Parts: sequence; structure tokens; C-alpha cells
Amino acid sequence: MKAAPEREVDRSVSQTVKAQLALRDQILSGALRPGERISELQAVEMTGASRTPVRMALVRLEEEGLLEAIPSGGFMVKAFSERDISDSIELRGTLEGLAARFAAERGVSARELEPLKECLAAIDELLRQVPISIEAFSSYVALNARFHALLTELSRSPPLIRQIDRASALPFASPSAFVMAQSALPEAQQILIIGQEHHRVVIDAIENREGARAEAVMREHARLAVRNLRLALRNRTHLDLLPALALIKTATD
Amino acid sequence: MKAAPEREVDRSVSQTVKAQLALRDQILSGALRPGERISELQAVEMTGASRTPVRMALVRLEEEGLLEAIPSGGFMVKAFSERDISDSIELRGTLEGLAARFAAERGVSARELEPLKECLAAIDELLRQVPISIEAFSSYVALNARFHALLTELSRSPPLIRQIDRASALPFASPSAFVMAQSALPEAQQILIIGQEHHRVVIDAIENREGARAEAVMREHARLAVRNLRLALRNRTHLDLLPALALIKTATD
DNA sequence: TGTATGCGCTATGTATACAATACCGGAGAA
DNA sequence: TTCTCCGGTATTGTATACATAGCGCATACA
Repeated sequence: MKAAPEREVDRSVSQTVKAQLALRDQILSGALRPGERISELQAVEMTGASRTPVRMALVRLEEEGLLEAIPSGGFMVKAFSERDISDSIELRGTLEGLAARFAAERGVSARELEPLKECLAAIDELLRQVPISIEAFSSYVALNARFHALLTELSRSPPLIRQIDRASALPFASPSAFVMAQSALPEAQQILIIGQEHHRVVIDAIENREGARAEAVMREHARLAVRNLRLALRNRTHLDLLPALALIKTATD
Repeated sequence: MKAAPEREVDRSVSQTVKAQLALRDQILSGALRPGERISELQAVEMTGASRTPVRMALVRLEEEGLLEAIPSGGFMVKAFSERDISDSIELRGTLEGLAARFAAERGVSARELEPLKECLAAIDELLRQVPISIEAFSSYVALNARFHALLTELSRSPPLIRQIDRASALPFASPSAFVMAQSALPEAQQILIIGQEHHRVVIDAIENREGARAEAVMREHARLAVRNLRLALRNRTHLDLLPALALIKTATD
């Protein structure tokens, strides 16, 4: 009796979740501009859900950081400065550095390290292409995100994992976002290779229980990302690949 | 008997906020035990609000980390292990370290540093008492929290400030909590003095634009807190001062 | 006596009605 | 012409009704 898909609405996913997804898409796609107020009625007709689940979705998006509560009531789309973005990336890098340190200091079995190494090898394989193809690049983005997620898990610290997830919720702070932005740069290939070296070193450090080294390399990894994001923002080419761009404040701010 | 005759409700604060406050008190006071499911109806009669604001409050408390969503629906009080707690403190320390680094690297005017120095001096004054009185101790807790909040602000990084606030939302991770726990230790006075020395050094480092030093000392500050919290948990004396204790898992976990 | 099935209850998810407030626009007076 | 006040409208906050799904208990049958 699991599937009764011919209903008016899909009961398998709650209206709240559907509304949250739909609204996030609208924000990231730029249909709702930063600073713009979102009225509940508007959100209702965008999502098809009723006001109650829409309100729940709005609250969750606020906690997620995409919306900002207006004191007098309601929500507006949050705007981010360029510095907000680089700070967010550095923030995530710092947290991931702590995760790497925890993993190294607390010890990780070879069994647990295996998926990371597979990920590493798969990326190595992709990077042999010169220049890298579009398909390979999008595979890279997925593998890179997986690598970061696995590394985070290795810390075995639920509070830390939770916080990293929250820090990555902002679209431009996710491991994928800056890679996308980098794709516009002529030095893209070299950057990917350097990033991969960081990945290799952090695994080595964790294996050898070098906590400080594991942490340092992850922080450096984030700084590389910050630098490249800045570069990519300077020469704004192919930035349409980065949906989060819709959230960046204009120069007038 | 709270509900019956009070026809007038306080309109200055929303029902959602009032429900959130009331429920948080119930959780922290231990009236709701970790792992226990909170039914909406139960929450309704505890808070006096209707289901809609209560649901909003529950969602916010979940985001805050005090509640956990049950897959089949509803919420339960979250339970924390001792390691969860020490990790949370170290997490906050890491974030505060980054804030101190930002403040140092980006420069802070003497004008901005003034409130921090006043805070420092006020704590110095308190610590001259040997042994410290109960009243002075509770003043210390307030001043210490203020110091940490001011330091966080100095980073001038909204994303970082936001994340630190979230990390401090868990009651045992707040700057005040571990100080409370320490009060049980015979070495309390010395610990407070060492902590104060950390405060002094971080200000000095920020003034001299020594980012790495500022960061290092804040992280050490957190490690001191972790160590002392562990000590305090070993000899469980006067731990009733720490409301968050209600959230710690029993030894069976 | 044990297990399985069905029924009923309760709790959650959703929708909507109602109330209060904030914002906007127009009109009148200084 | 501008400022202020008043009223209307629109939007949010709150309450509650309704539907549905999950859970437990009881009963019946093996």
C-alpha cells in the first residue's frame, strides 16, 4: 500500500519540505532579489501549499541563512557582500580543519579511510585529462563534495558535523560553489591539481595521526578557495554557473 | 493553574517567542528529560499558546539544537554525551579564535577596544578578592559573557558572528556554562586567573595585529574550559548550578 | 496461550477563518 | 506646499477545524 501516486498531491513528501525546496530554488535562481520582501501569499501561490507549511518553510530558510526576519513581521531575501562570502568559506575551512584534526587525533581505521581514498583516486583519474572536459568537470564537482562530506564524517563529532552542515548551507559556502566559480579561470586546471594535493596531504596526515598538519592543510585549502573566488569575481566570466551569485549585493551597498 | 482566568494576553511579545522561552525553560530545568517525546498538545498546555505558535517554537528549538525531529513526526528532547559537550566548547573556541584573528588582521581602533578593556579591568577588580564571594562570582559570569560577546563583535564578520551565536546556543557551550561548572572546583580561583590572563593576551595580540597569536590564545582558552569542565564532571559537586546538566546522557549511553 | 488482525484513538500535517497591526494614500489645515 | 491625521487595505499572527497516518489494544482464532 505504499504508492498511491494518483492523488492530487504527493503525500510522500510533506508540503513543508516541498515549499522549502521550491522557495530555495526561487531565491537561488534570482527570481526573488536580495532585499526583496517575500509575502506569504506570494509564497503560497509559488509553492501551491497553504500558509501553514509555507510559514514553516520560511522559518527553516531563515535558520538556513537565506532569509532574514523583518522586525515588523515577514521575511526578506538576505543579501551578502563579497566579504561575507569569503568569510563564510574561510569559516567552513576552519571547521573542516577542526574535523580533520579530530579525525587524526582520535584515530581512524584503514577501513574508514577507504572511501576517501577511492574518492581521491577517482579525482586523480579525472584530472589526467588536459584540458578537462565539461562532463569530467561536473563529475569533479560531485566527487569533491563527496570528499568533503566524508572527511567531515571522519571527525565522528555530531556537534561539529552539524555545524559544518550549517556552514555549508549557504550556497556560496558549499564545497561545490567555489569550484564552479573557478571553472571560469584560465588557471582552472592548475587550481584543481593543487586542491587535489591538499586532499592527498590531509589523508596522509590523518593516517599518520598528525592533527596539526591535517588541520593546517584544510585551512589552506579554504584560503585557496577564497583567493580563487575573488579572482573569479574580478573577471566575471561564466559566473552564471554560480547560482548563488544572485545573492551578492550590488556595488551600491 | 496558569491558564484559566487570564483572558488578557501580553501582545507585546509574540506567542511564538513566549512558547519558545517557556519550552526552553522546561527542557533546561529537566522537567522534560532527554529522549522524551514532546507532544504538541503537551506543549500547548505548558505554554498556553495554541498549536500554530507552539509548532513554530518547536521548529526553532530544533534548529537551536535542543530538540531533535523524529522521522515519523514530532520532536524529542536531544541528549548529549560528555564528548558532545567538550566538542561543542572546543568548536566555539575555534570560532572565537577565528574572530580574534579577524579582529587582529583587519585592525581595530582604540575606540573599539575600549569596552573590552573596561571589561577586563572590571574582572581584574573582582579577582582581587581571595576567596571570591558568591556575588562577585556571578558578576564574573556576566562580565565574562560580555567579554566574549564583545570580542566576537570585533571580527566585524556577520557570518562568523552568526555562527558563534549558534554555537553558543547550546547551553553548555555558552561562555557562562563552563565557568559555572568550574565553581565547584577547589582550584576555581586559579582557573579564573588563568582565564583572565588569556583575555589580557588576546587584547594585546589584537592591538599589535598578531593574528596567529590572538587565535592561538582563544583556542587555548577553550581547551582550558574543556579540561575544567571534565574535572568538574568528575567530582559532581554543586553541579546543580549548571542547568544544562539535564541534557547529559546517563552512563548507560 | 500465543499470535495475528482489525478497529479505534491519538497525534501530527494541513487548510482556513478570524483578529490585529502595520503600511500607504488621501484629505484637510497650517 | 507640506505636515499631520485618519481611514482603508493588505499582510501577518493566532486559533481551530479537518484529514490522515501511525500506534496500541483487544479480541478472536489457531
